[in-house]
Amino acid sequence: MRATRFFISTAKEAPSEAELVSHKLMLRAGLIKRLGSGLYTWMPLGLRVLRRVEAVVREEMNRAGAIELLMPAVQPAELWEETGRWAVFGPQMLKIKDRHQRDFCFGPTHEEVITDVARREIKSYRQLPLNFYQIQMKFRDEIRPRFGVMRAREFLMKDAYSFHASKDSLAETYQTMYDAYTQIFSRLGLTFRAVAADTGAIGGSASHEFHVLADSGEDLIAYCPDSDYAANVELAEALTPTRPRAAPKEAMREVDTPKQTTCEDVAALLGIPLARTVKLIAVMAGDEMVALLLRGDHMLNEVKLGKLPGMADFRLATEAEIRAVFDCPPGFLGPVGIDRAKIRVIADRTVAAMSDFVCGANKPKYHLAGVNFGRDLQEPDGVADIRNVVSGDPSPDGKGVLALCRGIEVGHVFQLGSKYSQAMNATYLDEAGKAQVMEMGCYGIGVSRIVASAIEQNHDERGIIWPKAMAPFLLVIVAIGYGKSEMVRQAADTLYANLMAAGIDVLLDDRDERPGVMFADAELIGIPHRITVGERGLKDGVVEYQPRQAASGLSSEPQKIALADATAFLKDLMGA
RNA sequence: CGGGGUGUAGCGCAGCCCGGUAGCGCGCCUGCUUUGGGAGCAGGAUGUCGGAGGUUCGAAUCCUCUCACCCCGACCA
Repeated sequence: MRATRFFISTAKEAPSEAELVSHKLMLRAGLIKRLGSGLYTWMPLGLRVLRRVEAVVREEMNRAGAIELLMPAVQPAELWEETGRWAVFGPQMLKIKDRHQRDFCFGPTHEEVITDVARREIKSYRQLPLNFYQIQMKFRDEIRPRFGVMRAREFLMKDAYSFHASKDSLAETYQTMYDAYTQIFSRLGLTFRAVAADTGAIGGSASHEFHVLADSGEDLIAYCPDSDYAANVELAEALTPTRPRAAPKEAMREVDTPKQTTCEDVAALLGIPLARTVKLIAVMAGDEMVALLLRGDHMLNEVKLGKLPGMADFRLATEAEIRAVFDCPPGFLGPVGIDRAKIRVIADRTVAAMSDFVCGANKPKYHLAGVNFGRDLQEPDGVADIRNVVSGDPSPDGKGVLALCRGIEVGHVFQLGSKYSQAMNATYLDEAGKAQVMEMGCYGIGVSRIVASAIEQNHDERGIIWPKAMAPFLLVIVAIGYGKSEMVRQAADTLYANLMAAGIDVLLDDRDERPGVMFADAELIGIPHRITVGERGLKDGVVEYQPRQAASGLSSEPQKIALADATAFLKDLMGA
């Protein structure tokens, strides 16, 4: 591609709306242009990148035996009523009406549509298993779109859905997809990790998320550096402390805490570690008040709590409810002396093993110290894992301790089971001629999000450094004085023609720009390899080669290549 | 949804407090010079000051409403 026949629109300054590095660079490099909140045009250069990612995804999906199709973006409401998700998805879904006032939505996902395809098309166990996929724009009316295409309202997604006659078959395809995803993200040059995930609202049994590791990620991942254990913090188990509860050593006593309403404040006042304190979080499960006990430095894990019996629809208690039941303002709540007939107490595993702890006194302006279960209050009604793991917790696989890192979710694989096939009556006939509900799996990849996350992982102060597999161009020829120097023009044109003939994706910068502009653009855009053709070198019969990474430091000298050898050198380098 | 902030030329911003009819840098156009790391000089174009209403002789500036966008939060009392 010649730059003069392409469209490059780079900028020195990014619009003020961009916060994240990847967002800024995508705007500055002219990959995307914003139309509205969470809505972006993929400019020619950006589209090239998107297509490169798509190509890798498509290739690996095909290799893994998935079959591509394309479903409508617009979907009738009736289909969603069948699974009850018209209501469940709620405001996240962009709903529209046609001229007859019939309800439709712009698809946020396609379980319903594909299940409809399956129930019409699949009659016999002989047709199974089957795995369909598509690469298509999805729309989700996010509460808060942000970070450019990272969390956009309209985004490109690869979604696959598999159908099976047995759970074993589902597990097998699930593994195949897991492996394909590993292959895809590796080929794209990303540093990533597969983590065990919560199955959440979509339902099902097994589930893994694939995260690109980046400090700017919105998800928190717990992993064990000494093993391959990794899980979303929502799911990572906090084990029961191995050390049993110590015997009480202190007498229970009241502590004057006139202004100390948080564990932090109380611990500071008493000069004790936060880990010696216990906080009480009051929640409502239906009409019942439940008191949750957590160590002062721990955080409630709502996903885990929601899975406990009777807690599916829990919510935090309001201050009014707290005052009504505890007869005490928030800030001084504690488990001692409360009416256990009215308030059920669930202690986190860690708290259940504590002794001589500090907690609220259920009396304004007072806390209690030296508190012990069994002696000062009865044992909790329940003990459960209801907290987030923290760095240093033992790994659930018993192979070391956990560390935390941030990640950007770019892929997700699920074993759905029969949730949708049951609701939509997607059945096949088994060997005995009996109708059976299909088992399903689903597998998503955020294609457009991959582009942004790749930049998060690969950039420097000058711009993007594309991994080879997703670079918009593999090589740029910077022709200095292309319009003025016959020598330069001939050398650049010949090199360009040779490389194009070798099937290398090369950009010839033949613009009448000053060298600095062309160098800066090449680096901002992040093209992995650069050849500079100028009169200065050509007088000695050479051109200069420099990889993009080397441009980070000023130290590295470009490599001089004899013009005559340049084509061969580059073909060899590109593996063409 | 709650809180905070910002809307002035394509982009980044100043001007607003203290009302007097709009400016800077980058970019863009023309010419000359320049040509190996975002050129120099000269000339030039571009604004419903987000929108509506109000106050005033006069509003980018003050008041009211509204729209858009951004940030933070929506878990510990």
